[in-house]
Amino acid sequence: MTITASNAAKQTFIPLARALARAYQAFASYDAAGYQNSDLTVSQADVLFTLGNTAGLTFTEIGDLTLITKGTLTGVVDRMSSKGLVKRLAITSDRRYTKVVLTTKGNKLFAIEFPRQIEYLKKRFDKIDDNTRQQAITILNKLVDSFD
Amino acid sequence: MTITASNAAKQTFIPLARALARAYQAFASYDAAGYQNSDLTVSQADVLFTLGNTAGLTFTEIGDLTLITKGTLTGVVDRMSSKGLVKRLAITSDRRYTKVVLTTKGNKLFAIEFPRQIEYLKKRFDKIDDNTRQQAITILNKLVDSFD
DNA sequence: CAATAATAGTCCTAATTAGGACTATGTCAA
DNA sequence: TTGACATAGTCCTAATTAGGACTATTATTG
Repeated sequence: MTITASNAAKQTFIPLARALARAYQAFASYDAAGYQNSDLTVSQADVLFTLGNTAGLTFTEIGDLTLITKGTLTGVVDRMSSKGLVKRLAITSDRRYTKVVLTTKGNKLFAIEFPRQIEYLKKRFDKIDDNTRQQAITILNKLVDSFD
Repeated sequence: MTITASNAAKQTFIPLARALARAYQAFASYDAAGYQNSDLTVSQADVLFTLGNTAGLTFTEIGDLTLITKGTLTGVVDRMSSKGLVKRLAITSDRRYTKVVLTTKGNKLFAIEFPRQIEYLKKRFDKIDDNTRQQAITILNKLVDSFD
């Protein structure tokens, strides 16, 4: 059947798309509120937490892990760098790469903010039982696959 | 058990948070690619599709439906307005409100872009069977509830 | 080896984003 | 009625966002 402007809204997948957007939005805004009293933005925290307990990562690696695109990441790392949280390290073996590593200050902040935020998120995720959580992961991965 | 920087990453809810972010991201980036050949951004399309087949909505209503916050919405509507897609209408019964309505041009664009984008999204959502789709909606709504 | 292709990161632009201050308007209770 | 409070929308700011052009570097292939 042809999709027109008047019947398009009846497509049965629309409630799913909405539910996905709403669930992500609810999570993202609760998550963001957790950083109110820190000097971190969500993206900066994302990078900080990704770099924690590593020996440094390249821009591409950080981008893959955080879903922040390269153009954005340059700016995020710049701002973290001017706060003294991270440093850029040249890689001599392949000079296209740059490694980003936490400074001592970055590590200290990680040690405080990471467990604090996890504890904060846990309050809400604890409302979800193990079974539902497992199902949710399985189903969300199916969604990811369908968009490959 | 106390959460520390070194054990925080072992929290069992973390894979769920990641899966949610990845699923939304996969959807959002596929969705965005659908507007490549149109003169619409994702937010503008969101507003256009929300206003289609209505007699106009207030900023608050549009914000609730699209999840775009008020500060952002002013700018989005401004840009759509300067493209001639929407108009602001004063509401005399309560002068705090402004109604946003599609112009003739906006309606024409809606009639083209809405079914086109729905058809485009359907290609991927059709990979998901009915049963999985229903389960996904149920589970995503549970996630939303846990963040209330 | 030399030309071509691929990869990493930066820079640039327009738009979105959240949040809060601000103005205008309306509601409600004393 | 008037003062306190709530609501709607705009304006402002700093940061993020995607995407593409650009430079530098490395890999591939003829």
